[in-house]
Amino acid sequence: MFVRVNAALADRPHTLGDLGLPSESNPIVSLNEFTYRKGTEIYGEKEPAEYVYQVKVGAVRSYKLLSDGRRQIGAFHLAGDIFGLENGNTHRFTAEAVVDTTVRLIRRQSLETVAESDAMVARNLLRMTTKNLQHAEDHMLLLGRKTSLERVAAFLLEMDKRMRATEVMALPMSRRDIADYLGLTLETVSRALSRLHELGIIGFLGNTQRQIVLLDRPQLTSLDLQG
Amino acid sequence: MFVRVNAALADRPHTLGDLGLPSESNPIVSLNEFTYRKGTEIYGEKEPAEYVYQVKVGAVRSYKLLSDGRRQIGAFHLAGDIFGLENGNTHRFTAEAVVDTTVRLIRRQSLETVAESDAMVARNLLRMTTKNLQHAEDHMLLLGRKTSLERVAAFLLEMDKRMRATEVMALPMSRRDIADYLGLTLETVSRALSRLHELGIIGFLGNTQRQIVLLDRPQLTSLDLQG
DNA sequence: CGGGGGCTTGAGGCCACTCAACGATAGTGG
DNA sequence: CCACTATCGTTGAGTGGCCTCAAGCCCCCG
Repeated sequence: MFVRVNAALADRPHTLGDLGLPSESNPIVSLNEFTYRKGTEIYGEKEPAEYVYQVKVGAVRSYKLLSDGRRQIGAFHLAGDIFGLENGNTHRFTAEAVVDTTVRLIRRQSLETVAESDAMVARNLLRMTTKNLQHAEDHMLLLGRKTSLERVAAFLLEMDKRMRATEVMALPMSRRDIADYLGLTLETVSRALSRLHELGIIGFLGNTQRQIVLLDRPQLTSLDLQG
Repeated sequence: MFVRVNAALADRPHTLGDLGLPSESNPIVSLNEFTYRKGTEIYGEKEPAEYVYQVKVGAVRSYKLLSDGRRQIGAFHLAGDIFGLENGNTHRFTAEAVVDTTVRLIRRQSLETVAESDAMVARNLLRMTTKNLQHAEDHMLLLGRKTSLERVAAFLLEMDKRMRATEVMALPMSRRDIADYLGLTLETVSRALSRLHELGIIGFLGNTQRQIVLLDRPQLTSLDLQG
């Protein structure tokens, strides 16, 4: 199932070396691991940001809530992704495990200490923040101006690009999660997926509805209007 | 009018010193000024990013377009704000002067050179990028989950906070700009403002409809659901 | 004074939401 | 092994909030 796919992904040489840290067993920066069960909170919005995280296996959602329960997911973090990098003292999102998820942790404090002396680490910090910013900027366009079908098409293409699972894409998240990411309801997401299925653009595999095959990528791309 | 208000704002000790540069007349970094007429483009999306800008007087909008013309404004830049800080080689937005606008410019190249050696400049670069990210994250919540009235209320509070013009708030941008910032149509924005007026929450001044008084800030705040 | 841009307001339509029913699946405990 | 339940997803019917289209006002500016 999805676990196998994600495990394959985790085999990529993705370590916190992305931050420019010398190696996996760095004496300065402690690299602990922790596993969160499906649905559990990793940290809450406005909590002090003590750690920075990297997904080893699994998936994480970062979201904000309005007081009446409306939820906006800002990003999904998949294997290899680093999250919780706030550069303020508190987290700006709540982070939860979408499925059983193993993460690596670094103390934010030690990371900042290293960044202070190491220009390359500092540069990578900026590069990653910029990447997050770019994603948020693109997502604003989606949330502000795209139709439901365009949003779902964009979502599938994004996930396909990021998971790079050959052939079958095994989504870890529910329709509700997708909806809250795209600013829609779960019914609208379901209808859009059904429509893409009818049109022969995507296919479903197995009896869980989370395994998707992109049958007609050009068609999907044309639905996702970019610039 | 708005010019007077903005001029007052520009008097604040806001210089590119915000980036940690030694002083206004820095020998390394050239600080030129330039004035753009209302409606003219400062740079285009995907153009190489040669300069970073700071608004001296006026206002700027940064936006993305879909191929069919739908527009999403990602941010307004007011007096003192720095924009065009892309940290890639190309701009990710198009920037236009909302009104006649004077900006200061620095060559991105020289800025990066300074950042390379000066840790404080590098840190400020990261801090500013993080601030932009935070704004984008909050805006995703607005675009994905808030009602039209909530969006307009949030907009007025944001502008009030940023312009800090005592008593009267003189918006430089049109209803269409506001709409494209909030992911609405100009008619919906107009109706929401009329509604806030009826409710006695805001007042209009003069015969232009861009001078607004916040009569009941608590009420407005309660309309803008936060976390 | 004529023209045009910006804003408001009304009428009607549509896309996404709400509410609801139903099937399928997985996990639980008798 | 089989109810029993909870969760997830799909689909339908109807509603509603925002969009579309249109008219009209006001002000500014040439």
